[in-house]
Amino acid sequence: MPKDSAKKPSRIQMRNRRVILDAALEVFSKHGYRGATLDLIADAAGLSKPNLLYYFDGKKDIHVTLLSQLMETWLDPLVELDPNGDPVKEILAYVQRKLDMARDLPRESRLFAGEILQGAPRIGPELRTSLKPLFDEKCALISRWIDQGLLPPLDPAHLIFSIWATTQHYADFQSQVEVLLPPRMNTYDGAAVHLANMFRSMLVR
Amino acid sequence: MPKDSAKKPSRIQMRNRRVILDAALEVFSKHGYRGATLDLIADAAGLSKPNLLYYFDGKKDIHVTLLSQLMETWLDPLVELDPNGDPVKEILAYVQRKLDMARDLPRESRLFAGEILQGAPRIGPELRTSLKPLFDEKCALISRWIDQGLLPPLDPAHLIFSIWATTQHYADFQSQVEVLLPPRMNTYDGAAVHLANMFRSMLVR
DNA sequence: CAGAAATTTTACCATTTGGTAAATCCACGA
DNA sequence: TCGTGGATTTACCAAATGGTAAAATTTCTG
Repeated sequence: MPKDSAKKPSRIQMRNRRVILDAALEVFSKHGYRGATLDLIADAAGLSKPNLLYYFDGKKDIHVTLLSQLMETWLDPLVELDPNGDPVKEILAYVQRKLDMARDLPRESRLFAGEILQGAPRIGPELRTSLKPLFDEKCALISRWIDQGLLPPLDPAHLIFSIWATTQHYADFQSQVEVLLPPRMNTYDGAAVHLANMFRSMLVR
Repeated sequence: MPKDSAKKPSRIQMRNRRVILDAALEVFSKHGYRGATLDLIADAAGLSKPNLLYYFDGKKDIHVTLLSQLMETWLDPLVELDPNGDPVKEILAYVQRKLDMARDLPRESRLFAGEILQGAPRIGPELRTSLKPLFDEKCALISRWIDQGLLPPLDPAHLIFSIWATTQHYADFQSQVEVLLPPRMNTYDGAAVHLANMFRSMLVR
C-alpha cells in the first residue's frame, strides 16, 4: 500500500513512480491535461492502467506531483542570481541558463506553459507561495543595483517577464519556430547570440 | 441545410454562427481543445448541443473555423510593417500594435498559443501557407534595412520572435502576471514603456 | 521453503462526450 | 392564410475515459 506517505518506498516503487512520471510528462506536455488519458500514460510507461492507479491516487495526483517537482527545477536558475556578482553579467548568465533549460527541458516548459495558459487551476497556490517571494526578492535586488547606478533605470518585473518570455518561446512555440526557421540552422545558438545582444544593449546604458 | 457552402446564409445563420464562434472562443481559450466540450460551448452560446451541430459539422469544424478567422487578425499588425517608413519607428510601432492586441484580444492570443503549444495539429498547414511567406518577406525587409545601415546588424527572425514572445506573454501568461504584479498597477502601460525601451536600445545603435 | 506482503492483472462500472435520427416548431413568401 | 423549407428540440447512442474490486501473481522475509 504505497499511497501512505509515511512508509519508505521500495525499489520497485521508486522505479515505477519515476517511469510513470516520465511517461506522464511526455503525454501531458504533448496533449495538455484534458487531452492526456490514463491509457496513453500507461502505454508510454509500459504499465497497465490499474497499475498506474496503484502508484498514484488518480490523474490529478500525477499531474500535481509532476508540477510540484517541476517548480523547483524551474525556479533554480533565478535562485542562482547572485547579489554579489556583476549585475550585467549575472542577468546575462541568467538569460543563458533559462535558454539552456528551454533547449534541454522543452517538455517541462510546455507542461508549465499549458498550466499557466489555462489559468493555473492546479498550481495557482504554489505560484503564490513559491514563485512570488522569490520574484519579489530578485526584483528588489535589481532595484538595488539600479539605485547603486550599476544598471540603468528599468522596471525589474517587466525585465524578468521579458527574459522568461523570450527564452521559453523556443520551447513553447517550438512547432511554430520549426516552420519559420530554415532547417539545419541551429536555433538555440542563434537565439543565444540574439538574446545576449538584446539584453546587453538594454542593460549597458 | 446551411452546411453547403454554396448557398447564401440567412440572417439567423449569420447571427447564430457568430454567437457560436464567440462562445467557442471563450470556452476553447479557457479550457483548450480537449477540455472544451460541446455542452459548455452550447451553454455559453445559449443554444442546444444539436443546434450547434446544425451550424457546424462538429467540434473540429468549430475549432478550425475559429483558428482560420483568427489567423488573418493575427497577421495584420505584421502586414502593416511599412517598407517606406523609418525602420526604428516602424518596428516600435509594430511592438505597440502587438501589445495592444494582447491587451484587447487575450482570448484569441491564448487560443493560438494553445494550438501551437500542442504542435499545431490543426493549423500547421496554414502556418506554412499563410504565416511563413509573410514572415520571410518581413525578414527580408529588415535585412535590407540592415544592409542600408539603417539598423545595426541583428537576426531578423529572432528579433520577430522576441517581439511575439514579449508581447503575447502578457495575454498567455496573464494568470501568472496577475500573481506577481501588484494589483491596481496598470500592467500594459508598464509593459509598453519597458518594451519600447528594450527594443529601442537594441535598434538604435 | 512457507507464508505474508507487495505488485499486477482481469473484469468490470458509471459518467462524460461527440454525435445522430426524427419529430416538431416557426418564419416567410405566394 | 397556408404550405414549405429552414430552424430547433427531444430522445437517443456508441465510444472513450477515469476509476474500482478482487483475483492472481510476484517478491520479500524469516
